[in-house]
Amino acid sequence: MRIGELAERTGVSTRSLRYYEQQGLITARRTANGYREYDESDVRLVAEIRALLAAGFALEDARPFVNCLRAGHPAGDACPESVTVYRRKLAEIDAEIHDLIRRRADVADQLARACPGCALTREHSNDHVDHGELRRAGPRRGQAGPRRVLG
Amino acid sequence: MRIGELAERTGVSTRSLRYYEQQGLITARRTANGYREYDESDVRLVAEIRALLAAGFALEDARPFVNCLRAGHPAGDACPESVTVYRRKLAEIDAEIHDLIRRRADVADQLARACPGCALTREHSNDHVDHGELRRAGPRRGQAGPRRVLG
DNA sequence: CTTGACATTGACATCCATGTCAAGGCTTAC
DNA sequence: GTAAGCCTTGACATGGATGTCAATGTCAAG
Repeated sequence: MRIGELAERTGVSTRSLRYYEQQGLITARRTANGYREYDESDVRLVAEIRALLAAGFALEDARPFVNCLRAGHPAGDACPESVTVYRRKLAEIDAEIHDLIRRRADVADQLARACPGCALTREHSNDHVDHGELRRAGPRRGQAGPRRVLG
Repeated sequence: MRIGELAERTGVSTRSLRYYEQQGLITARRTANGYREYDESDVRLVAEIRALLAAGFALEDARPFVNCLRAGHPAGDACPESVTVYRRKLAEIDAEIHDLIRRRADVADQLARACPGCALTREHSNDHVDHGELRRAGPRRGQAGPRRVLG
């Protein structure tokens, strides 16, 4: 099938398909007139890539999954390299959640101080938070912030 | 003080300071030779901007805080517009945490299925998660993924 | 005057995945 | 033959904050 059909069948733009080819994730034969020619197995590869993207993985994360399928395995995560990506992603998500929770606590704290009478009820769960923690962390670029981080 | 000194005092690059000026967050007088001239109050403004950036706010989010300080208030969050930003950011963080938790559950699920014997112990906390939720959500771009979201 | 430090503006790069457009080729139906 | 649809490549844009560089001006010390 030509690129338009693959795009139709997978719901992915031709632009993105060409990008995935550029990144080396998918390949296509070329017909005599220079058109790309894909087969049924490419539908599966693209679907795998899209599923991973949807789950928050980067395109580069999809490489071992695609390679695993290409190697003939029944699933993209039937290879150790794919499992490694899963693990790393889990750790990344955990770190991100932790960071968000911290930042949420600090914003809620600032809100409570700026507007004592209109704080959200859910802020009560922040009692255990070390209120000075984020302030002492300083801004992202290592900048020494003011004594009160959020003003 | 000239831009180099403000940069030194705030730990922010001159590039960034010029960008903040371009975005209208800070301003500077100009000397006869065209150099920017800042005063002590600008140190406070920049610190406020950096603190907010460090806390995950976008530069645009800093506008009401900066305006509040400029209006002579003792703190950037002493104005209702700033409180509104706080509230919106709280909601955004909540949504993001929720999304991450969902995605984490799905990745952990996929990992457990790909590698039954080496699952992390923390995945046991996912028993209450609706495992089919993320899969049915589909990829980010509305793409109908394969039946098994992660391959 | 020379040199070195600091300043200016403007432009482009970076990151990642995708959108948009131009110019031109290929195929098929009418 | 023409028109329409699909294809090609290449280039640039997007988002947001910051880095890097070129060309040039300013200032102060030696």
